[in-house]
Amino acid sequence: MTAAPSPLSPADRPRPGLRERKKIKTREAIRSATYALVGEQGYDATTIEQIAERAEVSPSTVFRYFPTKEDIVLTDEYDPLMVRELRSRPAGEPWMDSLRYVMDKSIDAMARENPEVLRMRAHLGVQVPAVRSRMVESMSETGRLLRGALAERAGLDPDALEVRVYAMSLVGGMMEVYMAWAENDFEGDLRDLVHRALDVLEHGLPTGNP
Amino acid sequence: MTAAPSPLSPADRPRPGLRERKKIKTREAIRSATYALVGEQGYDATTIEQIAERAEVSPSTVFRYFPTKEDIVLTDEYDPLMVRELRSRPAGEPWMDSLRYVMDKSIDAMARENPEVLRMRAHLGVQVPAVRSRMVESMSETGRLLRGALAERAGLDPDALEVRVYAMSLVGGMMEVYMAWAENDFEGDLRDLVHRALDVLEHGLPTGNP
DNA sequence: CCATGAAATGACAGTAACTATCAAAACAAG
DNA sequence: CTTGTTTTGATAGTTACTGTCATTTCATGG
Repeated sequence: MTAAPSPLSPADRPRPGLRERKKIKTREAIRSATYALVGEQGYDATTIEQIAERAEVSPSTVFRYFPTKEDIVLTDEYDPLMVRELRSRPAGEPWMDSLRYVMDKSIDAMARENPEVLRMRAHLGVQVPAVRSRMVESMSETGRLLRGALAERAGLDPDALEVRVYAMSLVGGMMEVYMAWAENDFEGDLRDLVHRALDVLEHGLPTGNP
Repeated sequence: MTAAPSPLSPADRPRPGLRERKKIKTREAIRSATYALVGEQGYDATTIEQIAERAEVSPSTVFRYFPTKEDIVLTDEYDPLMVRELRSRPAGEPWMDSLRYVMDKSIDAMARENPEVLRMRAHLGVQVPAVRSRMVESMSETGRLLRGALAERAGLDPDALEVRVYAMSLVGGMMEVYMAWAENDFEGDLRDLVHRALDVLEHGLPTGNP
């Protein structure tokens, strides 16, 4: 139980403090060491020990910051942001439009801040089963959060089977877009692909049965 | 590439032979030892060593038969059967009807042959992340196979983004039904739930935007 | 029935991701 | 600078999984 972040005022945190600053630095060191090593040697060939060494911390510390190796590569803070953004959309807006907007915005943010991570992750997702797994799991959690917003809009119970299925099929679809993007060597704009995917989820297959 | 199983004639295999029979027995022994132990102690508390001991084989042998612990619990032969069944449906039949039919038939078969396994798997899927992971992976493979049949029917390229997304959203939806079933203590007929899920995938949410 | 080759098994050693524990070091606050 | 708290590192252990090689078990032809 953390102390209720409150609506996240930008300047009300009591100042970073040396301790906090160091933690952030360590986190970053571990992450970038990992990205570097994985880029050089591949995911499986990179051990926690190597990561610890390059980040200049002990292996224990690595595990203290990240529960699993996959998390080092995948963890970020975009998901809760996405849900918040979604909830703040006008209630009258068609559901799919909201989704499109939020997806665009998230991808934009990610692509602006660290585009190479966006790609490396997709690439690892395609190649390393454990990473793909963790990615699905993470997207499923987002899907669970989405259910709340979704049920609200549709006037349904968030735990109703229909809502669950809808949210999860969305997750499956989004995951596939991401993987397909990587498999086709990142050809095309990811946002365009996402739009095409959402069209499919909304209207079914183009030439399919009506 | 296996040697084309041919339409699976029932009596054309050259006779089991002692060796083959023993292999099947060992496989079964490992599987049922695992189910028993997992039932008694839970999944995580059950080690390969214990499984080997109860199945009266060496740990090495366990790994020779199953690549991972999760596979012991999840492996079966229903998936290819499902795809074959799907392909043999009349070409004119609406896609969703085919799917409904095939899902019904698969679930029936599974529920008839070993209903407790059907439930234990779902239960483990809910509780053990590694099992859920492997399950998603397995369903995704089925989804990949489905793409072939699906694209054929819709007159599309199996590798087209739209087809991929559609197949994968289906997988996500089906996975969620299975998990929801277990979470609600297996209330209701699984086939009915699947039908409701397919309705959602076909028509969207009941009260949602049109 | 037996000899020969092939497949399956078991024993052994090793790797790497985690977990648990506890003492030492780094910071915070008075 | 002292005292209390948080963070770190060292160490030992567990377990899934891999690789290797000698031994055992089945298949087959004579």
